[in-house]
Amino acid sequence: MRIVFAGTPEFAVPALRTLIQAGHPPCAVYTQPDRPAGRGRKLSASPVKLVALEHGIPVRQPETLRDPREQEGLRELTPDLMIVVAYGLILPQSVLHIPRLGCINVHASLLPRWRGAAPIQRAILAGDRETGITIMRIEPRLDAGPMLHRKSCVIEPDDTAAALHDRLAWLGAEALLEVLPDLIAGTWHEEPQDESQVTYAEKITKAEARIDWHEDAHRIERQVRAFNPWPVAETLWQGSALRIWSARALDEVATAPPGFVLERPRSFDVACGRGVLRLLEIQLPGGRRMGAAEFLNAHPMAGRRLGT
RNA sequence: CGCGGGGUGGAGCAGCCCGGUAGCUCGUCAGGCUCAUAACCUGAAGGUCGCUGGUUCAAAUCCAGCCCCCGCAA
Repeated sequence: MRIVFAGTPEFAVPALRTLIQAGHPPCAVYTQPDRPAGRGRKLSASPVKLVALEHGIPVRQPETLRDPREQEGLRELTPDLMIVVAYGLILPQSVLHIPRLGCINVHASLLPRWRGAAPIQRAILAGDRETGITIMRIEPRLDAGPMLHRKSCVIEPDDTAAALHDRLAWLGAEALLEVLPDLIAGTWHEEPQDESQVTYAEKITKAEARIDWHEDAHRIERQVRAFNPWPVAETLWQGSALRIWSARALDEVATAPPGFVLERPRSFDVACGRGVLRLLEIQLPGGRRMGAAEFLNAHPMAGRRLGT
């Protein structure tokens, strides 16, 4: 079985490692070109590339797969299967038929719910109780191909996108390992997606991170959890952005207008449109993140207003 | 050489522009009050102001270099 793996960020790493450990090391790994990243903007390799190098697997980093020469390069690998996990490049239709068994994708949702770029964050934001992993055939329409396998996973009440991301990355690797034997044996089954159930997970933008204190405290809490570790929910305070890394909604009747900090010792409780949000971990520009109690030591907040 | 913010007792901050007495909240320790407490009162300990050098009668404060932390960029 000649497998080509395509992936870029941390999410794809468990899948790649699992393939290797299970005795199916890819004959080549595709990943996005090294890009300037981090402080100093130094050129840096993707997490997937690092794993590939660690195992001596050939790495390819084309800017695009539309280039016929790149497609020829892929064909020369005579792959049986191409596995795509958060690669970040669109596979042109002409590429989809190069591998004998085609191309499959590991997607971080229970399709057809949450097709698109940010399924993990959108699931938390929407208050879904469960999500999961879908392995489907890649076709030209985004995340619309027939499904080979699904595995579900509970979204815990305190899950952040970071935590769910890590769990789903491993669940994806597991799911992959479960379908692989069927693909090898030629006995796999494909089920079309129910188009009437489709929802789309739009890419997250920084603008969405700004908190509107008129909203329900539970909805704001989901915003905090969904946007951790990026872009991090924030509100304005004295002209600068106060980032909120962790918070919990309280089912209380707010005794102040939305955005005002309640007069309570040792607690950073903010009135919302409905309910109260208790801030637990926050961060000021230039500083590291800190517990709400520490912040309150330096900044008396009772009665002050956030968001303006 | 990508841009910007920051390093001050154990924690979080003010002081820096306009050099001259080490400040605030919390914590710690001792004592007191209280049925009791994360509450309250009294007192105490604890700081080479990131490092090195320069300017000056005098540097947390001004200048130069270095180290470390954080944000932007997805």
